[in-house]
Amino acid sequence: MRIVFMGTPDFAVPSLKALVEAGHQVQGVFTQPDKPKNRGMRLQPPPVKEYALSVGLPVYQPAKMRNGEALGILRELNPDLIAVAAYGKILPVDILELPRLGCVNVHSSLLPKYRGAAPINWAILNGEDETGITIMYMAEGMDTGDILAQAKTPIGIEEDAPQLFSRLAEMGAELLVETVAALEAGAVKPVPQDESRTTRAPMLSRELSPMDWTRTARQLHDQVRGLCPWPAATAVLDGIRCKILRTAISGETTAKAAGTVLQADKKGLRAACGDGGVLEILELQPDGKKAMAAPAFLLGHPIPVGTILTKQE
RNA sequence: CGCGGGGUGGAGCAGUCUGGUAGCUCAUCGGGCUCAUAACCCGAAGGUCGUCGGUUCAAAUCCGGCCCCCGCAA
Repeated sequence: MRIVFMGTPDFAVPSLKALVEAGHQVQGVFTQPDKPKNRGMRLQPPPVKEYALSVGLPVYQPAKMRNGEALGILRELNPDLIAVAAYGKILPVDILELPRLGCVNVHSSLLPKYRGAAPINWAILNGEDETGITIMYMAEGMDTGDILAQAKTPIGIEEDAPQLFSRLAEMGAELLVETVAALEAGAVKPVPQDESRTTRAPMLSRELSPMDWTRTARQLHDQVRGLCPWPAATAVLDGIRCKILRTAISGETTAKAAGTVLQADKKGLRAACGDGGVLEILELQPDGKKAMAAPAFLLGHPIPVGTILTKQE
């Protein structure tokens, strides 16, 4: 089948790769323009571009989808289908209506839950025990199109966002290829989303980072896993802002006030949470430093037992 | 030239402003205590202080170039 692929970050690469390896004629790849990123504002190509170039696919990086340029390219390519995975741009109707078989999107949640930019993170943040992949037609609204296929997967209690990301990226790729084959065979019946069960998964921001120790151990653990590695949950230890990268719920209970440091030595760093649960901080990253195990941090920044951790201002 | 933090024995830090014996906690090794121990006590080994050059009687420390790491921002 003749397919145009649109995608940008790591999440989208397996989907593109799967289409190529399934033998489809990928005519072109649309991805976001290279953007100045990181220290020094160096221009960085999106991961999808790097992969596309490595296998010799034509890459298009229009700054805007609505000025007719993209439409012109697409008319010329005349694909049967446009497959989209985390492209990061809204497609105008004239593009949505162009391909014979339509535009399908790989979305990393069980729609209609978690419409939006950060479905994987929000599923973890909200303590879901299950999430998945949805392949759907694209419509004008944000993630509102009819559902073509879904696959579920449990979220492990120790699984963080990057781990779930890579699992879902693979699942998405697999389901996309299956769905494309089914579409080709005319064996798919689109199911409209149940609008009454919609939830949203907006972009993450640093405002979500500060850890509020009056929350439950489970909520804090979810916050740490869901915001990893960016913006990351943060706490102030010995006056230093630290990303908290990995935690464990210790399982014990305490009567100490929320935020009380119960242990801070070479064996571990544990603090009381709002529900009487106890959260153990395993790995953290101080401002300006590399990630390190919590006991290593304590060697240079001793914290007296009984210190009360408070939410960052 | 976007803003800022940092590179000191294996790990995490202090020392740099106010140049002049390399410090702390932990790990490691040896010994001791103990029924025993990841606990405790005693002792030891281990560092060209990122790199190149400059100033100086003397540089981890002051000056300049370069390399690398990290956060913010985008």
